[in-house]
Amino acid sequence: MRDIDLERVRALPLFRGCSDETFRTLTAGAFLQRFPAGTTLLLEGDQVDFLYVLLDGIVELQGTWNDRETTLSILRPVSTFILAAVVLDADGLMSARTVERSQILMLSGPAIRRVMVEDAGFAVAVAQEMAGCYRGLVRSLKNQKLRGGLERLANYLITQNLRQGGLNTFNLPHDKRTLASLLGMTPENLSRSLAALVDYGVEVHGPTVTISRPAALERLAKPDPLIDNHQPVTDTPTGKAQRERWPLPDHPVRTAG
Amino acid sequence: MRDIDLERVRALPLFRGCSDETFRTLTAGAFLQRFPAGTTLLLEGDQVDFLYVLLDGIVELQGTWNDRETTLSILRPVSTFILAAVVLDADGLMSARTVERSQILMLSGPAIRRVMVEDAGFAVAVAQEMAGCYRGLVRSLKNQKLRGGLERLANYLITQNLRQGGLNTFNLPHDKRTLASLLGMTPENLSRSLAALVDYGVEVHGPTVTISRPAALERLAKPDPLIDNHQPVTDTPTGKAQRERWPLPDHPVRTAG
DNA sequence: CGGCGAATTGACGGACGTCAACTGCTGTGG
DNA sequence: CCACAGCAGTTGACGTCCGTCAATTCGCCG
Repeated sequence: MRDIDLERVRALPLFRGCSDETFRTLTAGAFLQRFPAGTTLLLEGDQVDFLYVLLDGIVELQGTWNDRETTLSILRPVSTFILAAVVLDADGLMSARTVERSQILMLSGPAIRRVMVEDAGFAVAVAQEMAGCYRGLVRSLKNQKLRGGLERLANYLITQNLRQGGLNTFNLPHDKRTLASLLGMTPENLSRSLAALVDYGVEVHGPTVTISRPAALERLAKPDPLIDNHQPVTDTPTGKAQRERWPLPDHPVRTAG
Repeated sequence: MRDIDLERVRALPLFRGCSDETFRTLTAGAFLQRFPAGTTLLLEGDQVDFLYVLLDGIVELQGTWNDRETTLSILRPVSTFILAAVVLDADGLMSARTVERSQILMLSGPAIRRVMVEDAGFAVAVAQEMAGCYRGLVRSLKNQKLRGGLERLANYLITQNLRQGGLNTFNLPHDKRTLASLLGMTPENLSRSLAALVDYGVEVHGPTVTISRPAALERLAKPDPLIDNHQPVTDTPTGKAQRERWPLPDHPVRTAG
């Protein structure tokens, strides 16, 4: 495994505070692996043996019930996922699937649990990570229960715009089927909702979106700091507030359970 | 503060594993307080200074947006809440309101953060608690995104039935307005949905529900262990599986972030 | 050029929210 | 003891949002 990859992992909030020894212990027994697009890494209900760290590519977390399927989160590098199941040594509640060819680091679950009780700093980092993930889900649930489809879409566009520089023109980061599932609607309805947003100054050409009347869109969306994570992207932030202001977050949560 | 109350707190998963010294430190600077019904303990967006422990009564966690309001969780004793905000020293994302007159223990947030870095056992317990809360929310979000209102209600009834002994007759634990908000529907629609369940052998007289054809209801509800927490109530469970099998859980999560 | 999948559009029906009227219960005060 | 106010719950009518199915268009790659 390349040093540069190790350093990227070490820089994660989850590992930044732990001792060198802890970090060596965890990475010594780790697997670094590449998966093609469309690979199911983990099926919901499966026993979870590893903590996954996405180093390159895109991973989708999804839930299923009764032949329906929904996207709970879409992850980009560098992100960890299924921490909660690892901490509790429990079954996964979500499936994980690569959207693109991805490079993934797999850290032994038992090792993580063992190290937590020995390195309080690491245990605290895990608790903080889980707390951040929890709060991301609270936001998602409020978003889902309190807003209608059009409002969710409008807020999503505002969030993406801010994350991509606030220039009022940006690209949708996923194909529209996936985006629809993330927003909790059907692809057909996403099309119609995007069409409906022309009245609010939103133009869509393929994957590129331009917002010609930001104020009008905001009036519709009514973004709320208690639902939307609206931090503009800042480089290597430090200090207290940054614990929840991570680089490159994707809609509901960047790092996921 | 009475010893018996202290012991109830000590018995919580969150505090069971920590040292006596840690526990004394935390409870020394704590407030024990009674609140009348309908008191807002915490408004969403407020700075959170305490970890709350509900010892007696009922507390509702709710979220608001644009004059809409939704219930995210309803807590019964003994439960902790807003742990996530305390761990991250962040604003609360939900409001907390007493439904009945309640007795609540308030533990200093700074003390909790301080103690976490000194007592690895406690930090691990916090991480496990957060992981359990996270998984509760994943279930809620899947429940919300994947099921329709009637299906959510049917599964709620099945869950309540199991939690109250599986005798196919039980009482709704909250008034119907609150239940509707918890299930993500309007009170009117809850009425209609309950009426619709007659076809599946569900009879409702005031707060008491009887299920005359459990199999029919199950065929409609299609309960799923990856969404519904269907553990029947067991007394003082021990061992690994119990980490997520707590006494007296209420629908989505028992203990809440 | 042909073909495939993604995206769009239209038509339709069902689920759900809203408004309003009505019922039934409970506690209060005459 | 009864009348009545107040509130939770129910029921009905209606409109909107949203999912489904089907047909069509668009863009990309062979």
